[in-house]
Amino acid sequence: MSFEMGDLDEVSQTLKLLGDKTRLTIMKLLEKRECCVCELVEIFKTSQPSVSQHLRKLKDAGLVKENRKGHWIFYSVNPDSSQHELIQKLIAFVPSQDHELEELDKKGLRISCN
Amino acid sequence: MSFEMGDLDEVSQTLKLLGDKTRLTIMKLLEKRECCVCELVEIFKTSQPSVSQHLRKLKDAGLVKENRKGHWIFYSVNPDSSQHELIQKLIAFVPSQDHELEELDKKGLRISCN
DNA sequence: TGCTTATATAAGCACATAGTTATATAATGA
DNA sequence: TCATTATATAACTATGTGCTTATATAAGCA
Repeated sequence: MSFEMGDLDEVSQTLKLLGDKTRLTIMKLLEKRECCVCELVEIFKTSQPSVSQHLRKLKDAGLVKENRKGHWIFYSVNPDSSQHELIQKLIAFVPSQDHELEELDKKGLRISCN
Repeated sequence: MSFEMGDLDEVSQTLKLLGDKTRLTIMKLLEKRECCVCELVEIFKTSQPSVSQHLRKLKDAGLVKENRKGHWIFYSVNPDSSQHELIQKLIAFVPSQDHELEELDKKGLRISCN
């Protein structure tokens, strides 16, 4: 087999986390590129605390990691997660969210630091 | 791609359903062979209504189908589900539950009709 | 230092979920 | 027909979840 056999509790916990449409979409977006909280707030048209709380759950489960750059905290997928391969397989079934990222660019709301 | 791109709502709903340890294990068991309710009650050491309610959710989502044989109603995976390929990929990450089925046989609690 | 911006956290509420107990339905066989 | 067995459904309850509002933290800048 090409992957590690998962632990039942870990797998079901991952599925429960990604059984939420917002979190599932976040993972799909982060697969493309890292995003900061305010970008996700714009994309989901929801409140900042709501996005922060979703990200916290993903981070607590080790599925994403954070990286502060000045004012902003960028989130990205954690490739070292024991669930990484499962997640990659899952999000292949999620329709592309590239249009959301392009929309950000168009509106000039893309945050980039270097 | 070898699969149909899923609908976001459908995919997240499937993940939510299988984010429950009992339902995830049921799908893993049914992958091996069809099971009737009383077998699942024995395996999960839980109440009959609890198992029935889990099966109902899986059936409502079209993930399993039922087949009455006399007293017993056997449940099996529904290969015609739009989510079937996703589910197969998921379940590959769930540890084998074969021991549970073997245990049933040993205890003489396996139901077989033909 | 104080102001502003980005993000996190806490508390409260509304709703969903999973289990329980009790009861209903359905099939079988005496 | 009645009794038994398997399963489903309904009502209730306890717990979990996601959102909101309010507040705290942390970084950058005047």
